[in-house]
Amino acid sequence: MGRGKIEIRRIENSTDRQVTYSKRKNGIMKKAKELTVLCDAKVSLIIFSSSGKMSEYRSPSIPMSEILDKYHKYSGKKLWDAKHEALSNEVDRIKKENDNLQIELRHLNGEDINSLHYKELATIEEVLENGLTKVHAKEMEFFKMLKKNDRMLEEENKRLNYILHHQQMAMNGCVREMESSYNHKGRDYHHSQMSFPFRVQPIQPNLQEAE
Amino acid sequence: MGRGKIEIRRIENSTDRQVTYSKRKNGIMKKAKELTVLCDAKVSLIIFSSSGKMSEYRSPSIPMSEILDKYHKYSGKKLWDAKHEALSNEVDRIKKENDNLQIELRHLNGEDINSLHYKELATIEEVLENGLTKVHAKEMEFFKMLKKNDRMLEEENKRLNYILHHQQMAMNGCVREMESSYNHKGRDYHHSQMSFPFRVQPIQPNLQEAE
DNA sequence: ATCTATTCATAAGA
DNA sequence: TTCTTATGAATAGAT
Repeated sequence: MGRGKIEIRRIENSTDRQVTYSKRKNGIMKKAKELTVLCDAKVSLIIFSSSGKMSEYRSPSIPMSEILDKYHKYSGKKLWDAKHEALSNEVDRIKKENDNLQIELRHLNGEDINSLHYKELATIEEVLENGLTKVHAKEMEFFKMLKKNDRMLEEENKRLNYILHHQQMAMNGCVREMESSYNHKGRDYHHSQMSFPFRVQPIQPNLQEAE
Repeated sequence: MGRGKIEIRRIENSTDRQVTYSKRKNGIMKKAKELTVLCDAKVSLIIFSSSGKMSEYRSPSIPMSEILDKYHKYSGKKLWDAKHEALSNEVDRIKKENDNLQIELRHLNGEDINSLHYKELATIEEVLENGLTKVHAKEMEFFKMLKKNDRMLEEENKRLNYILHHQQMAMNGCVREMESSYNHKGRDYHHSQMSFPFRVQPIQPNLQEAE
């Protein structure tokens, strides 16, 4: 298809070969585009020249990944390298482990135990009782801690009340004195009593963080 | 390049489209081969027809994986890594789920409960007690079944003993009769008594398979 | 499928 | 590379 016919064999002249490559590359790209449009086909065309330069045509709006997916399905060839397979296997493995854990959990919840042997039931019972014992022990600890804390707060309360009482007594005495000697100045008794700035920092140990 | 010029747009007639697809597919394949040979190029051509059928041309002695490697390098696109990443994410997801299950299990085993809040402890306790209740119920079922079976076996035993006893009585009477009338023939009393072929099939229901 | 009139692709030359 | 053009290849439409 040109000024002369050519044999289909490697073009030895490097320049000629490059020229022909360039022309034919364009030609085949065009063909690929036409095929895509005319026939509603999905085409992936990847060409590397002898010097290693890449050219690509891909039907619009189809990602390479999709082409590879389909290619994978059709050819049955594993393009997935070892990494992929390893990961895939790991997914399977963990999924299986997951299933086992779920079953174990269900058994501990008393579900799906109809098909179990007596020995298995006994094992589950033992685990449950053991767990319950430990949880109860922990709860008892909590309880004791709460009680202890309670006692401490109570004592602190008493102390504070005591101090408060004595302070008030002292204050009242003071105010009365002031009243009797400065009453003419119009100072308000109630105001004096109520505006006394008084704050107590309560003791509140954090129960959650206590070991 | 035919009897008439055609516009490069989707061929609406389905038959025409398929025919053209077939012809042009062969054409582009041929072009790909020629490019490979003439110009010493590496070509990968993958085509999916509108009906989804795949055709492929690949330059001889170049594996798809190599083409993809090169494609990967040149395009900088991560195809492959995208898949890899997806799998990787799934592994992570499942691992996390797994960890949660393991923690839950440990808690039910009464382990690692030091850092729990009181409410969480109470929840665990509830689950354990609930599980225990169900397991106990199941065990009780087993127990009842065993007991029932026991009773049945006992009664069967009684019946057999009764039959055995009467049979033996009858036999003894018979032997005595034989002794008195046929003693001269030298028949051995003991031999007669012991060689009576007697077997009882015991009742043994399969406890495991009972619902 | 096969045929064939046409159009298209391209080898060689510039 | 690009343009030109003679030539052979590809193929649209018919059979």
